[in-house]
Amino acid sequence: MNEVTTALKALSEEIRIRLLLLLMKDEACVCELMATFDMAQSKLSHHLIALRDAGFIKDEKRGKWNYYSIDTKSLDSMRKNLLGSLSSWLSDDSIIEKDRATLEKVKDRMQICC
Amino acid sequence: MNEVTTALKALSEEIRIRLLLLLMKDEACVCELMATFDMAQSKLSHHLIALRDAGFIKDEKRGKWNYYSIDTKSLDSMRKNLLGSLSSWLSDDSIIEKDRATLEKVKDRMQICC
DNA sequence: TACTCCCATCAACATATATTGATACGTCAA
DNA sequence: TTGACGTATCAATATATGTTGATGGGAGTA
Repeated sequence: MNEVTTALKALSEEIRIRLLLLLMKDEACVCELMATFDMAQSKLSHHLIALRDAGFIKDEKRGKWNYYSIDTKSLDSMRKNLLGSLSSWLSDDSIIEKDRATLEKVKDRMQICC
Repeated sequence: MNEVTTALKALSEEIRIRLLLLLMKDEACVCELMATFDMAQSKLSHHLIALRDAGFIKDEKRGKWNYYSIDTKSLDSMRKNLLGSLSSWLSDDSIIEKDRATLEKVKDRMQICC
């Protein structure tokens, strides 16, 4: 019960759902996501940490950067199921598509991140 | 996107998940649920209405009572999927089992509801 | 070492959401 | 029609959650 409410609570904000959908495609560091969402660093960091604490993503420090990604290996079946569902409900969503396009542009522009 | 966040926000509270799991088995009126959860009427009503507004349940007034139930017919596939998942994750959950047992007792006791 | 960058964390604040008790409305039974 | 009951709704409050700007620490570079 507790696991379920923890997971669902983490998904109760649009921005976090959008972050997950992005990270399903590819890892990203905080500054890339900041640029993608045009969002303050602190705010973004909070949401990423919320997703991490809820067991959906992991972070990995490499040099100065902290990369967030979906930890496919250690995902339990509930979370895997939720992510799969989100993906199927939203893959064609216009907001999600735009996020993906923006992140791609950002990654191009920030070759030497960030 | 909006539909998804609306649905997930409605599921971000434990009490609402428990209500849904109960209603998956059978309809119930507010006073039966009050007795089951030992919860104030107003509080319960708010949560039921939240679930209704999020498209998970419907209500039907019969006499003095208002019966809430899952509107299987009009559920979209996303909500159907979510309910199915909840059920598979939680059917054996001890809290859920207890809720069901309590509701059953309440229904027995309150033959002439309520 | 000193400086810069990336980011987490903190504390203050703002906003959203839930809780509570009171009230009002519809329905039923007397 | 009066009164009791079941419930939604309202307004006030409490609590949780998100936001913001400032700070500091680790990592890299010079």
